[in-house]
Amino acid sequence: MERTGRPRNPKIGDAVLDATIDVLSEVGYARLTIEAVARRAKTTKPSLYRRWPSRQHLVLDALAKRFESDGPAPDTGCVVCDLTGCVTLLTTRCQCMPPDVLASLLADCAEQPDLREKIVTKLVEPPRRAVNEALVRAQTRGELRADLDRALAVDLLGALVHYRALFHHAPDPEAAVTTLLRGMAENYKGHPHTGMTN
Amino acid sequence: MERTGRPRNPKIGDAVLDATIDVLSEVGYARLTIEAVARRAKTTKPSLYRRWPSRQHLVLDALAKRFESDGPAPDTGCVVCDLTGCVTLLTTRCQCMPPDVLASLLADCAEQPDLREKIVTKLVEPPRRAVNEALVRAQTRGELRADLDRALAVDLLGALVHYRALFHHAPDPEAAVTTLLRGMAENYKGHPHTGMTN
Amino acid sequence: MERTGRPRNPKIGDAVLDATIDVLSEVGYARLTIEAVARRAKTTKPSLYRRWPSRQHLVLDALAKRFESDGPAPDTGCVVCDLTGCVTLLTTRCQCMPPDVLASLLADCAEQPDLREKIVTKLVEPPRRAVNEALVRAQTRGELRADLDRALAVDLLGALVHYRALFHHAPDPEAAVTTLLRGMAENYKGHPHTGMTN
Amino acid sequence: MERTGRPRNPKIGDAVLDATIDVLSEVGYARLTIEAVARRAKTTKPSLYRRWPSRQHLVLDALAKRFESDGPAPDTGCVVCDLTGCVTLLTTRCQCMPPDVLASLLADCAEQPDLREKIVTKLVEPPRRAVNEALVRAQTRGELRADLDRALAVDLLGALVHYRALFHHAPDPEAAVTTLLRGMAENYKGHPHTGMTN
DNA sequence: CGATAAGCGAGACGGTACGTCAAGTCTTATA
DNA sequence: TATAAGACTTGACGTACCGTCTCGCTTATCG
Repeated sequence: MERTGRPRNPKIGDAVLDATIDVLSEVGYARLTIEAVARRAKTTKPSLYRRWPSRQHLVLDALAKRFESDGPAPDTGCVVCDLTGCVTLLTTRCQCMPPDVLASLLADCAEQPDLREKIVTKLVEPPRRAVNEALVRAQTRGELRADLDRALAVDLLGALVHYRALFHHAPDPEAAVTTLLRGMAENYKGHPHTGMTN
Repeated sequence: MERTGRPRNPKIGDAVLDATIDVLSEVGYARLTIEAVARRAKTTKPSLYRRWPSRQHLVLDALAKRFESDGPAPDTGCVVCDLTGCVTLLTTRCQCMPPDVLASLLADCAEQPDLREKIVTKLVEPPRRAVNEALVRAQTRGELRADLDRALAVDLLGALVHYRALFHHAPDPEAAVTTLLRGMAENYKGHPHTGMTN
Repeated sequence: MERTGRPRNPKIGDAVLDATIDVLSEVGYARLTIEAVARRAKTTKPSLYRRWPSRQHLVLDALAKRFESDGPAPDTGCVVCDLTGCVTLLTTRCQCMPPDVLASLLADCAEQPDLREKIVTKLVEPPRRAVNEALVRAQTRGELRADLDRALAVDLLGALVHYRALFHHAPDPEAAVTTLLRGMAENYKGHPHTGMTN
Repeated sequence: MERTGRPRNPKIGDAVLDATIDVLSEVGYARLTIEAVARRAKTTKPSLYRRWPSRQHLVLDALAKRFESDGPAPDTGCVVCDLTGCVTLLTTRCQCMPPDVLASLLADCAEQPDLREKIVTKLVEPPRRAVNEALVRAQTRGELRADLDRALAVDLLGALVHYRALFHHAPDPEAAVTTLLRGMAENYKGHPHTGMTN
């Protein structure tokens, strides 16, 4: 006796997640209301509350769905190109809606550790992992020194993107990457495509 | 004449700003309500709306008041110490209340450029200026190269603090500063206090 | 071939009717919900709607079942005893649950003549018929005059019981009957058991 | 500090009470919703809940307002005319809306003694008092015997009206009164206007 | 000094949204 | 075909705040 009762209509869940992204884009996190989402998804509050216990859970899932459609990070064989792709992706994410829904969401979940962890797992870690893997590949190829502080690089790249998104001036992706790598001078051996050297 | 009628009771404004900080600390930006602030300040909504046209303006002023009590940034004659002080201050600010009210506030003001600018002017620029001045002093003293990219350093330091605050793991101030400066290797000439060299 | 497929479980119908009486007794007609009845009968809403098209029909059947278990009205050979029995029965019915479910039910069926008629036929007429028959027997026995206005007597007795039930003070059955009959003085020839005369 | 704050707009209360009567007349007590009343009164639920704590209180006040506009019972110097007036009034009240809102209301207040008492005081007692006073006057004038059981007469008249209202056949007022008084034969000395005798 | 203007607390105003409950219907898998 | 289970749309529940307004009152400044 496991799967009894009328099954959920999967279209509703999808429509609600899409509607959530729409509403977020229009009014931002603080002004997103469940009623507005339900209206736009052409469904009702109870159907919505059946699936997500709170606004926070809803927004989390909506962002996760949105982001998973981004596809995998590039693997071009060139560290600058790979990282540039990651930054472009991150920047797009941060700007696809009133800036930094993620920060508002995290702030709003301050008292709910379970939820925070889910957010980190589903939204924050994947792009960080992509950056880290690009760095590992570059080290394997010998493009970067083996002792480069990858954790710091990952943090700095992510931080820069979020920080600038807050103030509406996105970093130019390639410039950000090369500047960062040049800034971490001793770890970088040079960019094979442009002939740039340290 | 200009100022007729009963003058405002200055105690009310102060009490409201303090109450705002309290409420922010307890429930965060998204759940802060004007009524709760008025209740806690033992006053009423109209008295509050007389002074601030919106929740956003109120929070802005509350944070500004809170931060101006921090006093000036240190000027110790040592760049690592100065920057460490700036980072400590920034970190404390970001953690003194449900993390990164600033990000929520900025996100909530996306559509109000005037307000955003005020926020930047009153909350964001001062600590950035402090960091920049510490760097200028270091350059003047010869501690740092004259061609150091100060704008990048300021961004990276601020970004790192905000980014880590979002995830509740504050950077160790001195480690963050020295790592950053070391990461920008060519610009740094060495730390006089610890004898550390590049 | 008429009855194909799985037959109805007759226990469910009974359990639902009993549950309906329970819920009526606890929260009254206005607050009776189908879900509560289904829960208490340990069945589900669809099973309930398969049997009764509406709350009104359900309550009607529940009351009818409850009342038919009362058994027939007494036939003692004495008009006062017979009518006292009728009044006792009626009073018990009116007080066995939050007072006068019948009135609420009738009020709620104002717009459904078919249903009203069913209610009258199944719930209202039987006890009136019993009163009428007791009067007929008394006339046959010569206890009451042949020209007594039986319709009026039936109305007055029923009205009194319902009216007082509304206000929680049940009439003392025998007193009500004797007073009424004495009030209709000219029709009454005396009570053989007590020797009371007009 | 008694009357502070913005005073209530008295028009709202009146409009709501009128709207309540309208809605009652259209859908009956069981289907009356607060939202429908608010809509029809062109106001909002909170304004309504500010004035009445529950549907029951609201309906009580609406009926009371409705009935107090009926004006005083007649005093014609003739018991049949006086009582006929009372019965006409009562019948009109019982039929001015889906039958016997009063019974539904009382049933719905079974568990709230305070409210029941208010209903009795404001809705039930006044017309009973009018009947009783008409009887007293008749006794004073010598129209009725001094030892007539007035309490019984009051009950029977009220009961008859309510009972018949339940079944949609109102008693003909004068017929009901004369029949009742004739039924209580020994107490009645004759109707001066029609020459009717016992 | 008395008029006037603005402040004050209190609380009602018309609203919107909350999160819940129940209505009556529909869709499964199982019996 | 009936069952239990439970999802579906709809709509009302009673509450919390929104941002505004009207009060009765107090407190300053100005004419």
